[in-house]
Amino acid sequence: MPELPEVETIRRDLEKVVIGKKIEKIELLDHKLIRGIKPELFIKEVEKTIINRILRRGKYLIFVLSNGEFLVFHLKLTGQLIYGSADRRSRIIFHFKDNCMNFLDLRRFAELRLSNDWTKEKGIVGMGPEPFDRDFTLEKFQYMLSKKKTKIKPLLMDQNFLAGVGNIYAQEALFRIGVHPERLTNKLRPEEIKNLYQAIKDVLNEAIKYRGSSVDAYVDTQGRKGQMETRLRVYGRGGQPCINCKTPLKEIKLGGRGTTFCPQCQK
DNA sequence: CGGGGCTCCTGTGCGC
DNA sequence: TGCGCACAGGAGCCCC
Repeated sequence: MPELPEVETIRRDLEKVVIGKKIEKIELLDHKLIRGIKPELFIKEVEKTIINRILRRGKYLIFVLSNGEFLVFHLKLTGQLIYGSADRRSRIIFHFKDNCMNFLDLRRFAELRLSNDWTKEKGIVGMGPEPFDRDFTLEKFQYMLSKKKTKIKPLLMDQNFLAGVGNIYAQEALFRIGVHPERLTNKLRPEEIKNLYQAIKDVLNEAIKYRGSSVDAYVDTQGRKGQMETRLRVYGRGGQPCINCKTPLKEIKLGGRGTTFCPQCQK
């Protein structure tokens, strides 16, 4: 499941190899991943354009094209962008003069849109602040939380609240500060809010440093796994002993999503 | 506005 | 050993 760190890792890797390249030809092997535009038109619009920049917003990856349009990718659960080696599982192949980029997706939830203004796209309009933006201050986070009275863990995963955090890093951040995932936001103490603010940034930074977590299908643009998975303290460890106190980690459902925490350390 | 449930899709992993 | 089925999960959408 690519979250902010995984998408950012892909963005940085791709930036090194596709900026300035012309998309000579597109092989559209699975039409389903293209949303909101007829496949023929999509190909017509995008072929022969040059990739000028690659941006990220939350879990979205945005290619700035030379024709003024934008390719907007969301990898969802199992989307992958692999550079340079043709793959029989490819669903869309972007051919450059001397190489290619493959868009793969096992479960076909991923999507690719062509946009005139990526900031207006559904899912991006109304998105919460970027965790690493300068204007995402502790004061702002405190204010954002003061407007809510909901369980903290699902809220952290809400893209309209905060961009880029998903199921893995929401759980990890809460474990690090000893807060139960079902705690109500209006019951968080000022000290806990401060710790949470820092823990979110810390865990995302650490995950970027270790090139993401390869749970489910995530791999980088060369098909390599991330190194963050082994550093995760609660995610996917239900029933195993807590690394701090050895209490078996508990697994519950929150908003339909698996959630693991330590019943001893997280109150 | 918020929470619950459903939907998309397919490989995995369980029970028998 | 093999079959069949429930399940997971990001995010939009509908409903109450």
